[in-house]
Amino acid sequence: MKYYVTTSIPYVNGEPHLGHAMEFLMADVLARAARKRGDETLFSTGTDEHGGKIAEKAAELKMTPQALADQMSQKFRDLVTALNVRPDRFIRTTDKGHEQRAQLIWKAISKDVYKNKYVGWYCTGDEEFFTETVVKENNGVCPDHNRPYEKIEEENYFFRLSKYNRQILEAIESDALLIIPETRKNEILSLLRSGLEDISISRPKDKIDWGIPVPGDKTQVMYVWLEALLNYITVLGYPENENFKKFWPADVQVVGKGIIRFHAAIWPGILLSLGLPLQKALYVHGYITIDNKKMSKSLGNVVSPAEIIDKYGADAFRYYFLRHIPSYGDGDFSWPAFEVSYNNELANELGNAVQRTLAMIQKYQNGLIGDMPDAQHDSSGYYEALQEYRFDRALDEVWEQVRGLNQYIDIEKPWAIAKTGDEDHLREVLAYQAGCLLEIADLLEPFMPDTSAKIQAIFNEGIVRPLETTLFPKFETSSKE
RNA sequence: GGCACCAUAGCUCAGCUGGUUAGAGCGCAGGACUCAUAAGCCUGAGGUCGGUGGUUCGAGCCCACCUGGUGCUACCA
Repeated sequence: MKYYVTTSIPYVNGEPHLGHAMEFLMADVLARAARKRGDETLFSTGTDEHGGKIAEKAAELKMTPQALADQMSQKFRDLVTALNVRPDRFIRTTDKGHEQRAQLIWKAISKDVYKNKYVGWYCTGDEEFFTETVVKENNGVCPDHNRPYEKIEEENYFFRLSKYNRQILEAIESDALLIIPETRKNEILSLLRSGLEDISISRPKDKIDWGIPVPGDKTQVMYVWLEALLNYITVLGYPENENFKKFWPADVQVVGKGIIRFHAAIWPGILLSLGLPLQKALYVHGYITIDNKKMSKSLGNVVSPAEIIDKYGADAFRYYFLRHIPSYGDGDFSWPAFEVSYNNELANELGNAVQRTLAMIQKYQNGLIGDMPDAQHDSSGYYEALQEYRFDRALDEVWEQVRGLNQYIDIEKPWAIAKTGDEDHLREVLAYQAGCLLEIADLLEPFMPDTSAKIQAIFNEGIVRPLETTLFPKFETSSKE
């Protein structure tokens, strides 16, 4: 079996934030889980780098757009590395290969492309046109970017999205293109039922120069959103590369709730025009708030992922965002909540379970573990949760086992057995504990790869091998203003 | 305006096609223990399941309306 998973590619107009981090993590878990079960796996992510906004910002900073894109793309790459996220591909839309292949795609969909005049209100911040109503509601100023909408009249190429409306609708209704969670599916269905309009897919080059040229028309560049979507197949080497033939269609594409329209309507439209199968699934995650407030620079509540990782480590970061941000909804980050979770669940429950088991085996048996039983627990709930992209519940299942182990230890009281001198029984109990920890480590592998490897290293060899450092050292809870 | 969703212990949430005393985690209180990162384990207190009316032998789960909140989407002028 092959498995292809993608994230959306972040636009490089801002610093990487917690939302980007979480999306990387979710795709990483899916990819690691797929590799673990033996699938030939390709996990792709990257950065989206063209468009007027980048050009504008580069000009402000007196940089070339390319230099700005280089610098920003690297920050996302650094975040990926810091999170211990391991994509097989990191595509940049300024990669030559992407640009060339995007142009091939343009030609391939040309039967569905026509030129027309477009008049509308445009926000450079969103790279998007808005309806008259929206503009009026916001008194002519885009609320997300705090800048006035511009009235633009221009010649654009249009894509006949309307032509594929029915096919897209049917694919989603039938779950041929599975959208998860269901509320997101319903949203997109109502959009599709109300009818899709053709969309503008180019911009005049004299307005926006920083983009991929439209083949055969020197006056136009591709609309950045269109071209960014194409990364999902250009990264595979569309149309001729073996990887493309092997890995497309994607098994799942991970995106945030703000961009489902692009991924559940426009992108499928392009694929249909190309005569390609649609992605099999679209998993839509929510947004993260900080202290229950939308994160924003003006509120000054931005928490950088690096700040958390530096202090607590990648696995603790992965753990919190995968377990405590609801997989099917929005979630919240706060330092106190993070620290409580870290100290109680990682240090006390898991870390200490490892420590007490390790210590007793050393103390009572000179480190010799004895025969460990094979995995004893029913982990079907964990696998079902993973199957449904419920990362939070999958980790709940693992923690059921962690708690179960601590209970077992308190019921059996190996320290009391040690006093009776019943060595066989003691060895049996301690080996069972170690076996449980290996089982837990196995389940944790996609979520917390380092922790998993450390636990395995301790108990894997029949004789315990203690770590040099504590698994999850406790921290004083700091209250940050 | 339309469509959809949500409102359950102090907090975050589970509750499948309606069926005995409504659950978990956190937080809080108490207890027994000592292998361990003063960790872990046990017990307990806490809910008229947003409101009103209805269907039913029986509703947190169904229906109507109301209140409050969220998402998607639209339009007259």
